[in-house]
Amino acid sequence: MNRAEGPPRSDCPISFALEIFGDRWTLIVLRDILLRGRKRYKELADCDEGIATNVLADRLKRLERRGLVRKERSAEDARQFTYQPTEMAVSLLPMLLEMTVWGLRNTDTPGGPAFLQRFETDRETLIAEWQRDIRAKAGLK
Amino acid sequence: MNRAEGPPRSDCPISFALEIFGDRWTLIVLRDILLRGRKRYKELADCDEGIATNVLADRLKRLERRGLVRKERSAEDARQFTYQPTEMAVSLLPMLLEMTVWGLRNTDTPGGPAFLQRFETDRETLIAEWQRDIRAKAGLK
DNA sequence: CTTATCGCTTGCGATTCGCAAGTGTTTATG
DNA sequence: CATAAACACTTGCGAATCGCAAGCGATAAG
Repeated sequence: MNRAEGPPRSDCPISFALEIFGDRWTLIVLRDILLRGRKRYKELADCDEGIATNVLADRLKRLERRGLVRKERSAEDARQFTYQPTEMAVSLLPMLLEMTVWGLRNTDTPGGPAFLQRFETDRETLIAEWQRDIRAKAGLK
Repeated sequence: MNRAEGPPRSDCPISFALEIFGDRWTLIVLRDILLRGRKRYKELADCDEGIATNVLADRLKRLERRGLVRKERSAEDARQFTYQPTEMAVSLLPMLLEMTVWGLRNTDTPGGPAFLQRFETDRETLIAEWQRDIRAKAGLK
């Protein structure tokens, strides 16, 4: 189950980004890792959208090879692995939040307006704090 | 050639967004419409990445049904159609630009640093002006 | 020593993909 | 007016990818 590991389609940065996460699942996995603090395979496997285990395994491999995720054996339980975001993944947060904002503006999600309010007034701070938290939990810097 | 027109996978705004453009081509088409001012099928068909015509036709249909694109017969030439972005598409610009920024930061693209410089100092203005231009060309507002 | 848990891998049928060729409608040309 | 060209798709087809279910190997718990 592999695609798009060939030469880049063009030198456009959007195209480059899409070659990494231009599918229906990769950003769901990154959302769970970055925004929901999930680290283990099992935690990622029971995401709200119901990802298939083979697809999850494939996406994690791809993200690792692309340098967005770092895989480590768990210290306590040797059966488990942790998937930690790298700086490259943390730097995706602004885009992920803009996507969230767009989604919220075009649906009626409970809690949407409140988040939009906070985001519009405090964007820079919100992003900086969020990134700091993620880096801390991931043991970055 | 149709998928994901069923019920939403969850009520997450990111998941909602991915149901619309979570694939390798939809955002390429939107990039060409929004950022490169392309309107006609032929213009969109010869994008840098080489989209297949059936895929392009499918994505345009989907974007129209989802309300991101408005299809109209050309006034001058009745063989031609124009695909204009709606407000829902114009409001995607911040996300598209964040994606661009992320792509530029993680590749070495000529002209990248210059754009990043401008974006970081002038984000709000840049976006506002860009959106104004797009709306004007699309006959919005 | 047996069973349970975790992180995958495999098999399979269905969907989606890229590519090439063809179709219908409208415009330009002789 | 007849013919050819341009435009916007549509169709066919083989290959890749998908979701789903079941299985497998390694580690941990009882």
